[in-house]
Amino acid sequence: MPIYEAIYRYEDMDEPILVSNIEQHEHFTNVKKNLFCTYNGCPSKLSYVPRGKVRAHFKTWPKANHTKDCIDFFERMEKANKQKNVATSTMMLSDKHIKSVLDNLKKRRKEQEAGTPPKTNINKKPRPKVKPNALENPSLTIVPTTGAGADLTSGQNNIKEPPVRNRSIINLTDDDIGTTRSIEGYIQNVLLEENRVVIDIQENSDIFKVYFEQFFFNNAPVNFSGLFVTLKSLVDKNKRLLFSGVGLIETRNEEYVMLINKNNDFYVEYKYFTVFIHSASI
DNA sequence: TATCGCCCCGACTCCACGTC
DNA sequence: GACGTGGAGTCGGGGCGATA
Repeated sequence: MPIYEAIYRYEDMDEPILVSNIEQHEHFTNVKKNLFCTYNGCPSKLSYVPRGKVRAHFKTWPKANHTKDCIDFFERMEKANKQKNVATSTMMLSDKHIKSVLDNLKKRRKEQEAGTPPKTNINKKPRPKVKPNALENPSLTIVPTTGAGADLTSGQNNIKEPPVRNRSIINLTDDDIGTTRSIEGYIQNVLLEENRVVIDIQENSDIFKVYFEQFFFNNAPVNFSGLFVTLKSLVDKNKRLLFSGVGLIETRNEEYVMLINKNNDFYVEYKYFTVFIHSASI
């Protein structure tokens, strides 16, 4: 069963931690390295698994088994064989798909602010059974991209567009490098250069850089850079503006960053950038 | 070891509504 | 009427622990 409570143990100090508030902890980076089972006498170390394919939870550290009387004790088992990955291709995401990703961010934030409980589907269909002696199922991994040089275009070969995972700034990992993710955060600073803009966005106490570079401006409408000047002036006036974007995750100066390639790949205050700047200028 | 069942996210579809 | 947008609901994929 997933674990939602843990003990943060550091320098003879024990602090209870809930999965719902760990990311708000002022020492989050250190906390997630020093998590232990809450059951009295159980020394099992835990790791934090951020929300991704499944909701956020704590899981038992590899080979750090729980004591047999612990409520979280389980016998370890080998994992089933996964699908065999025979090839990897990149697919250019359509504007429609990117808009859907951005709109889902908006929808989720509204649900969180309203305190809406997660949905459960009581009429869900059972998972189809695998036939005995079925042949191995080779799979093609499709990596979503917004940049140039994609192997596939949206809808090509009737292949569904690949999922764009949402990541919080503090939970990016090396697995995210080279693929497309969605990110949200409040704009802290706008750096304007020749054919280059860098936006600092903040989530809790963490800062994350979003880059708009030559490729972006080559494909953007004429004088698009002027919109960033307006954005900077709004941010400099302490306007609290929410940025949400879909872009390529890279590392620069040993930090994770996002590269935005198209002008429709990001929102400010849940509006397309041009729409937001136009409404803010009225 | 192979598969099941639960759970959740993201893609997709449909429909209502507003604007031009 | 055409088009764009927003919201609700459905469907499918896949991670993970449980189980035969």
